[in-house]
Amino acid sequence: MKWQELGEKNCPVARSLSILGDRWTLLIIRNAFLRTCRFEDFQKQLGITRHLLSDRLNRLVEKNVFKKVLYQEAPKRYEYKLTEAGLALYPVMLVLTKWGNTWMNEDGSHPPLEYVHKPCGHKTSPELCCSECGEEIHVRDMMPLLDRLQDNAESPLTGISS
Amino acid sequence: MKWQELGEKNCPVARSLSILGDRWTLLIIRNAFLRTCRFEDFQKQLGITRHLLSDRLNRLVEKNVFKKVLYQEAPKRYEYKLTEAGLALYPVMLVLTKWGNTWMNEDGSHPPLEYVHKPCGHKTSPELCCSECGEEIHVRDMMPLLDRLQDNAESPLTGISS
DNA sequence: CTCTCTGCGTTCTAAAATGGAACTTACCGT
DNA sequence: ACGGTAAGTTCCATTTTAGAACGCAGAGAG
Repeated sequence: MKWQELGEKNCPVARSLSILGDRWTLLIIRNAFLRTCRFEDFQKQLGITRHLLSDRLNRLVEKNVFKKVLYQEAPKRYEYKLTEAGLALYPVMLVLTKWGNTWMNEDGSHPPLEYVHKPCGHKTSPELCCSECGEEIHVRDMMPLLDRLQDNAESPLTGISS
Repeated sequence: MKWQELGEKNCPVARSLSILGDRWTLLIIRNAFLRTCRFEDFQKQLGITRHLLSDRLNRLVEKNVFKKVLYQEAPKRYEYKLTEAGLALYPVMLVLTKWGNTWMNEDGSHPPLEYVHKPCGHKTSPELCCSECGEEIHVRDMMPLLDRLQDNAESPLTGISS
């Protein structure tokens, strides 16, 4: 499969990964949530090569995850800001944070990154909940709606665990 | 930065991405949630080269996302099953599904992948909620606990959007 | 006016990862 | 003996990436 084809798939996971699925993109977005927004800063913080950074930022602008905002005329300089689509990736960050805290810390050598939920004031662990009943979502409780074509490579994510 | 260094970072997002952050890994895991568990099936469904598939499966076994389960003696054949750590990636799948449905479908050409939450019987949209108060989580409501070292490349994810 | 600095890339070459196809091994059924 | 199945391995051409140097357009200092 050519990589570019992913963006055309009917599976939304495949489409998401056509943008996010590489070694640097999600790290760049992580740092954007940390308020980094300039080329030099991304480069220094991540240690990514300038070439790749330029490439990824352009792609993310093209895909509407970042927007360029002029902050200086002559020479023109832009900040890379998260768009609405980019900000909507915050759950991805939190979910990866939680997974990394729990499962990428076998020897306990890394202190977990924890958050306080300001409105209620408690240390919180984000959970995926049903928008209708509010209950926490478990793998086997989810049933995909299958009014779609189903060839092997594009079948939707089922809710049934192995 | 060497890629391998990512796994040693204090940032849990970086550690998660040290396993998940490449072109194929999350697609392989997606298909595992679709109940695929054999080499040949992954290969056919994804169109990934056998070389890479072998590589990625071994890495995921090593990192405790998959476990090998013998299903045939002589010759020994194994199925690749999600471990507890692997099953814990389900929220990642759902969050990527939701993002792809919403933001990777500009022209509306892809039908959204929707789910029914069986316990309540409604079509649902998974939301990240606070484990303590149950309210939906928004970027600006989250405050990281900063009792950790904070060098540039490893500062934790703040809750403050740009 | 020259000199250096900042910010953001681009260019270059070498090293690494990937794609695609053929090959291997060990068994099974007929 | 022969074809089929399952899970890789091997080989080579093509792409990507890393790392460092270079380019360029101003800004500010002397």
